[in-house]
Amino acid sequence: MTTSALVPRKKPRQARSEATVEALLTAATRVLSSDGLKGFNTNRVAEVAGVSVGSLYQYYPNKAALTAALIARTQTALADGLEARIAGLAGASLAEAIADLACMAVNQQYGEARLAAALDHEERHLPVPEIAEARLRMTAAVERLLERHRDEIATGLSPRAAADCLALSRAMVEADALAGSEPDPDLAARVCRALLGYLTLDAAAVTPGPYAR
Amino acid sequence: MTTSALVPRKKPRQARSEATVEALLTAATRVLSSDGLKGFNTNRVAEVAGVSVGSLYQYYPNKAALTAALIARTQTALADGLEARIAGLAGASLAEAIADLACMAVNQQYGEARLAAALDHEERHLPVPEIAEARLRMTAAVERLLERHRDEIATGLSPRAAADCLALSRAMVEADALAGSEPDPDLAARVCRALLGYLTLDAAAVTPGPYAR
Amino acid sequence: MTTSALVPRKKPRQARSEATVEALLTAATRVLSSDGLKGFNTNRVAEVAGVSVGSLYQYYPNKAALTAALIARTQTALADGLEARIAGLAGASLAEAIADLACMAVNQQYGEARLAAALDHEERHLPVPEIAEARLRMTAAVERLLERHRDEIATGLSPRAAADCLALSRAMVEADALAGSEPDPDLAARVCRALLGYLTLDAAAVTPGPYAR
Amino acid sequence: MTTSALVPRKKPRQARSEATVEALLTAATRVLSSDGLKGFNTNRVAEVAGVSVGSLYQYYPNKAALTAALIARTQTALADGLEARIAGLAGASLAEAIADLACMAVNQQYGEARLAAALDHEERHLPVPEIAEARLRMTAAVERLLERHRDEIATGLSPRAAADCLALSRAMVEADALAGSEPDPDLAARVCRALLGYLTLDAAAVTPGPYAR
DNA sequence: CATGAATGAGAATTCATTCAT
DNA sequence: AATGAATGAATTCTCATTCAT
Repeated sequence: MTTSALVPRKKPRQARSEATVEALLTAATRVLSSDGLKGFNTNRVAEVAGVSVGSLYQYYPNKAALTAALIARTQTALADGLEARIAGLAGASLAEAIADLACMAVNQQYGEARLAAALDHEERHLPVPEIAEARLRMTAAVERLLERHRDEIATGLSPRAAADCLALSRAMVEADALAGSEPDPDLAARVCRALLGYLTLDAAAVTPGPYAR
Repeated sequence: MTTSALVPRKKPRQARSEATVEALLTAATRVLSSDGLKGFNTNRVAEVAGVSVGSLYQYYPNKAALTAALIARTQTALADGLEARIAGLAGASLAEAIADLACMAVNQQYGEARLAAALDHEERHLPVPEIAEARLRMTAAVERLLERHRDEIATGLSPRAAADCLALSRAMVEADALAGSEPDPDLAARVCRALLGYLTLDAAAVTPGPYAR
Repeated sequence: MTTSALVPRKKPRQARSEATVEALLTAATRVLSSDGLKGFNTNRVAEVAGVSVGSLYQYYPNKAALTAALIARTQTALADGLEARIAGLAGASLAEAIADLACMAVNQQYGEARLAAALDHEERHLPVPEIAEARLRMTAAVERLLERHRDEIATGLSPRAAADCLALSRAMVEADALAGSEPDPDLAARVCRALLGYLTLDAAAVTPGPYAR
Repeated sequence: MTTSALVPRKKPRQARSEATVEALLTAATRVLSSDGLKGFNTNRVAEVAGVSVGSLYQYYPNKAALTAALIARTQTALADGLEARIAGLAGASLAEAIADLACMAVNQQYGEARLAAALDHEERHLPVPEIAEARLRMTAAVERLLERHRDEIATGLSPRAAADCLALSRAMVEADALAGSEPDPDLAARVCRALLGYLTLDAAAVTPGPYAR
């Protein structure tokens, strides 16, 4: 089926169309944030967006495509932000840079943790190129940062260190956001500690024996 | 409605019943692991369990209750394992203990990552007391471990350090398990590094400046 | 199917059996009175009766048979009461007799109006000989009463007059019981008026013209 | 849940919608009349209406809401008819008026007795405002009629006389319709007698003694 | 006989998707 | 293009009935 692809049906060319697409994506975010996957259905999204379901299907061939677009947008924005931030940290020390990133993670993700958690699960199933691309851009950006401070960080880091940094900060922020109602004022410091610790720990400390079963 | 509670409908009294409940829970695990939330419906679970839907509803008043039972069981087993492991690490050094825990995290979660990811999302919405309880027991166990090695770890750790350790190792394992098809042989080492780094980093390194918004 | 008959499967011969049957019928009454047809199912009745469903099916081949037995019992008791009452009214005047019957209707039916209303609907579908029999006995009893007072009541009464009396008093009591929460202290008087009026109205008044469509 | 209300989900705006709603209500009536509560299920109603179940749920959030709509419509129509009839009886004598009403009751209810009996039972459980309203309008209309003929009817009538008239005629017609296969040609006359008798009986006759328990 | 676990057809309800207007 | 009514397969859940213990 042509219909089962995840790509949006058509690029909106007119202003009205763009507004519709924007409304749909915003509505999808709202619904997902407030009701979770349970209440996330196309009729509801269209209703919240103030358009008809028919219009939704004008732009997205199916529900998965809408979800994919939402994820793509979120991830792309995240990647954009991260790239910009890291580019702007050219002269900073490692500690400063990490602190800045931790702070950014908290600010960017805390508010959308619920949305992120909902999308999290979907991400696995949807082969959206933008997601992979965003992920790549993000790890690449972090890798550039690590490269810059090559001499301040531990030797023998896994090639997956950048990915670990991202996963780790994301997880901590999300856990905090979803657990308590009150944000912990020390959250950024905790993330910072985890990142710095991970990056600077002396290699010798890590392997005291075989990781046998 | 009595029916909307999450508590199991009745305790199995005969041997046959216990077998049925066991079969249901096992089947639920299998379905969730292999097909994710998408294929997780009561008819399917009953079918895989080799019983009729009616039997499922004999023990669980609704689908959510089944899910809750599954989560409760998984989390309780996790807590049990962690407590036992930490109790058995009485004489070990911090590095050894952490290595052991990292290893445990990998072994426990890797196989069931898909299941965990699926349940993850449900956990937010279902008020299952066992989850909170298991979480408490797990953080308490880790806190006992940290207390034991009080002099080896950094001063000024957040009271949430134990929870952070758990969140962090869980996230790293899950990310790895869901991302690549091949398990990274260094995964345990990476987790170990993250934990040790987080726990032993010198406090002075963490706060180089204000975490401005 | 032998199984689809409405007759009880077997007469209880032992004391225990009789107790079980009694418990079932009582439970059925309770369930029907409190929850209406909606909550009236065999599992629930058995549970309330404190026996197993299996036992229920030991005595009644199916749900309809249980319902039929309940109706039969209720109607038979009603017929018994009415016959006795009318027999005891041998020397009374018409007005006295009617007043007495109205009073009896109120007392007997008011408490069980909810039950009666629920059973009402079932009665139509179940060919239970006891129902027809009880109805016959009741109309016959009323007819005997009317016969006694032949000279006090109107001439030209329909042969269905007795049935009308019964339907009429039943309906008035039921309507009152189900409508308001408070029983109207004048209910018996109203029923009495309706009965006496119906029975004594001068025939000439009734037919002022053709009952054309 | 929004879903558990009894109010229709949305008003039909297009002509097509109105036709669907009409078809549903008609089908519901037909099913209920022919099969009773037993065969009254949403799939069946939709099928008979010639639409899909989905359409049914487009307009009614649940089965109860459909039932409520049906009751509301029936009762409202009844009230409308009664009001019009009574208004049209301005110049008639009491006997004529009553005869007319008895006749109306027979005509209206006889055909739909089965429907009415089925709905009867549901009415108790569903808080449909239209029922109360219709009942009020009907008793008010009858009261206007009684008022008109104040001097022809008995003094000391209960304030519930109007309600009694309605209950009484309804019950008699229903009993007749559901009992015999053949409609009694004298039914209207019997109802008429009951009503006139009730209304004109001399007060002195009613209370020959105390209505002891 | 009693028990209560198991059955499974059937009923209620949802929601992704289509298509006539 | 937009609309929103209609569709119906898929899903949750119920309950009369059976039968092994």
